[in-house]
Amino acid sequence: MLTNHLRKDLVANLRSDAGLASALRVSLTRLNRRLRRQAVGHSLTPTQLATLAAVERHSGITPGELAEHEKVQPPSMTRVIAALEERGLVSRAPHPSDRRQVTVSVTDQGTRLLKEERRRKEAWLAQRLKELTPEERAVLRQAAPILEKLSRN
Amino acid sequence: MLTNHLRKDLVANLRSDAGLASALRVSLTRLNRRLRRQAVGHSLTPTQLATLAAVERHSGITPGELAEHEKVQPPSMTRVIAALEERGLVSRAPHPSDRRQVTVSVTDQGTRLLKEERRRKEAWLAQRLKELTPEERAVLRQAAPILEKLSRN
DNA sequence: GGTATATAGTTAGCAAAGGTAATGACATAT
DNA sequence: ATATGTCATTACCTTTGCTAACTATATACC
Repeated sequence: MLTNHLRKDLVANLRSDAGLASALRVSLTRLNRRLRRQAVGHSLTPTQLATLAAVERHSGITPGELAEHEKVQPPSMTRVIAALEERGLVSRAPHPSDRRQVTVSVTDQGTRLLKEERRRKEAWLAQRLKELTPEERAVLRQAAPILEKLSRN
Repeated sequence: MLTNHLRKDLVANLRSDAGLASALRVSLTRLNRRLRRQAVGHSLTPTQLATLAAVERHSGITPGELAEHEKVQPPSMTRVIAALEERGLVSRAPHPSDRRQVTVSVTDQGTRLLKEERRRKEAWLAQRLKELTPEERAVLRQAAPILEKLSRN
């Protein structure tokens, strides 16, 4: 009964653009909270994991670039990197040309953890996706890049 | 250049279902962080706002139900309700039949704030949506109920 | 060349928001 | 009547973000 009310509100509002913004915001917030909970008990927080993945993809990236990439302030990124380094998942090295800067790279251990973590990190979401119809999945497949775009500046 | 890499990764991965889960998770996390930042300076946090809206929709709801609805643990909800009550936006009353429980209702002031807040609460997202193509918006319009569904149990 | 300004990363201190464990009051089952 | 269960709350801790301030280095300008 609770959910039915919500459902109706959502559908009704969706016709307008403001309604779309509203519905999206609510859904995003709740889904994210849900996702976050899945990380409990796992080894890394979502932000640490995302950062580690970004470091893997862009080896030699600087903290500043990482901060921008993850939409976080530099001090926050410093802490994330420190936590990852402490666990031996990434390593810091001086920047070749600019001694103010630092480069960050993933270690073997980081790569391994990433691989291992990746398998189970989407377990919950993948399971939920499996419960959708192929059409619904197709919609999300189209939506993912757009959501990604929205998060960019 | 950084974003281009990301773009490519996303698109490449999206073909598989596991890739969809992965891409969605990353996008959702980042977008949410973005959204959260927009709330700074506003009067209520996203969770408080969502809770207030839920209370408005389901007048007389109990803290436990609210916690479940917002996917939060009961103690967290207690705090959210306390914050809202302190601002005079909701009120607590004894449950009619079960004296362990409590009912929560929105006050006039809460309704007013909700209306006011709603106007500007999606400003950022709405602005971003405006920058999308009509086709992209159409995709999100389809996606919103599916994301909502995913966040339910 | 030397001084001023800008930039990258970090450190320090703070706040928000969530979680678990424990508690108290009440309800329910045996 | 007693034991167990449930709801809300309290107490305490953790995580993770922020801003402001600091240090080291780079760059611009005179």
